[in-house]
Amino acid sequence: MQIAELEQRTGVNRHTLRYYEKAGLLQEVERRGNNYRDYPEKAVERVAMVRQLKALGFSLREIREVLDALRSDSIDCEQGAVLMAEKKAAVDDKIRELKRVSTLLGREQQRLEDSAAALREEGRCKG
Amino acid sequence: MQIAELEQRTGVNRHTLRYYEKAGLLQEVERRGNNYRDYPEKAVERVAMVRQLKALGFSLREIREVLDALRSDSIDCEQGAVLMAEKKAAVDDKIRELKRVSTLLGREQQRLEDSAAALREEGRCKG
DNA sequence: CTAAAGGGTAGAGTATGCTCTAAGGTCAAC
DNA sequence: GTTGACCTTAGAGCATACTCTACCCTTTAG
Repeated sequence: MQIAELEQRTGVNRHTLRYYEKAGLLQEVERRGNNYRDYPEKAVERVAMVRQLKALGFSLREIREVLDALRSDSIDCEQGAVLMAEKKAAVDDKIRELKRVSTLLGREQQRLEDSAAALREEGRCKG
Repeated sequence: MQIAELEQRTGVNRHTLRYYEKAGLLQEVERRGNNYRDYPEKAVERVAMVRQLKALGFSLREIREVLDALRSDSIDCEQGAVLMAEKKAAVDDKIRELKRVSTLLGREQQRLEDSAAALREEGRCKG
């Protein structure tokens, strides 16, 4: 598919798609005789994965490392497994921290709701 | 405490601390007669919270919103509770996505380990 | 054949989040 | 009273990740 279709299907700006390609995040991009890019169907999924990991706080560099290992046609198996384990550990750490944050926010929400209920007639929230 | 101590105790560059203050992330910063900043004890904890949320993929703007609501001396209770609920929902979404990623990475790690074991004598990993 | 729509590259511009430099004020010790 | 360690601000510089502009080529429709 051409870049316009990929842009439309992923919602990612074509300039950004070319930028991702330069950054090594999209590797199976063929060229047609006219030098136009020809993306495989899988590119849609791949771009989605990049955006998802980005939203989760990974840098493009880290995302590329993960995607490279997932492709695993250029690196050693043990090496790939180790990288995967490392990335998974980082993700699991992140999950643990986010759970702590979630708990904290939940408690705070409850506290504010209680205050709101208690002070409904007095006007201002006293924390 | 002075900026050097806060820098030393948080491990955050003093330029960055001043930058955070400008960005509205640190609000209870007093000034002494000589115009030196005087941070309260709580600043250490607060800076730690900023760094943690940053590492989890939040922008400084989002972090400020959360911290503002947690301080909750300037906003309405109901409003604060709603904001907390929103932020908690965002965090919970993030947790769900990260769990999917973790599962995927775990599967991939297993696959690579299996390949590594099977092909230990052939040399290269065939995915 | 030509216009419009779409593609290409190179490189400039922007936003965010630091990080550092320059120029100068303050303070404690000698 | 001067040295050195500390503080101040303003603003420059840098990395990352886009986002856009300029300019030119290709394809498609009339």
